[in-house]
Amino acid sequence: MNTEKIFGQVLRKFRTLNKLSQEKLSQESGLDRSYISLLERGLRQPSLTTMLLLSKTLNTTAANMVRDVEEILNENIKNGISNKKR
Amino acid sequence: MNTEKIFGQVLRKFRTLNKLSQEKLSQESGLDRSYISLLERGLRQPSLTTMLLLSKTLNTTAANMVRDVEEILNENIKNGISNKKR
DNA sequence: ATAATTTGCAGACTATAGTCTGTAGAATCA
DNA sequence: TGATTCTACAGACTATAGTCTGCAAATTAT
Repeated sequence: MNTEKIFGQVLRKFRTLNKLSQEKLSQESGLDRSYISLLERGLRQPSLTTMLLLSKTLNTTAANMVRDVEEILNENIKNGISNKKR
Repeated sequence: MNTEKIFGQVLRKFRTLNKLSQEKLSQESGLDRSYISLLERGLRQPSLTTMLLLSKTLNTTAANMVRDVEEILNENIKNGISNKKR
């Protein structure tokens, strides 16, 4: 399980929690919809400013999202998960 | 004061706190030394994985670094600082 | 003072972040 | 079941993250 995939699932979690479609999120954050899709599928990793933009419209902070990512990373290390298929 | 500059000063703060030269930091994090320099001077912004690499050798977390950045951003907004010269 | 370490900076390069447009399939709802 | 909304995905593109080399200036130590 790499960083991209983990960030993707964290992003999707926050987006669905806010009941936003990828389209809405892209409009309100100013990022491209296809790019949001790439992020959620773990095919891209975000820059710092991208996380700041996303967190703003997702009613959280970039630090919170990163903390979630690091928590999952640490759990995976602890449980020896290197590349979970799904 | 843009995000790049703020991250640069946060990075430098953590590096000096750890008494590391840019060279040492680059070696231990696996990033290029000239790139560390660009980051500290606010001429580049990092990706998520770059922050994860840096935070590891700086004995902190990426979430902590991002939180510092967001704190300074919010202070600047509160105090109406848009582009501090130095 | 001078030697050694550290940092700034430039140029040229490769890899990847992020955009734009469009289409097909899945999910949701009437 | 047909219309609507949402998401996956592809291709081609531009902008910028990150590397590599090398040198000059600044800092620090001796």
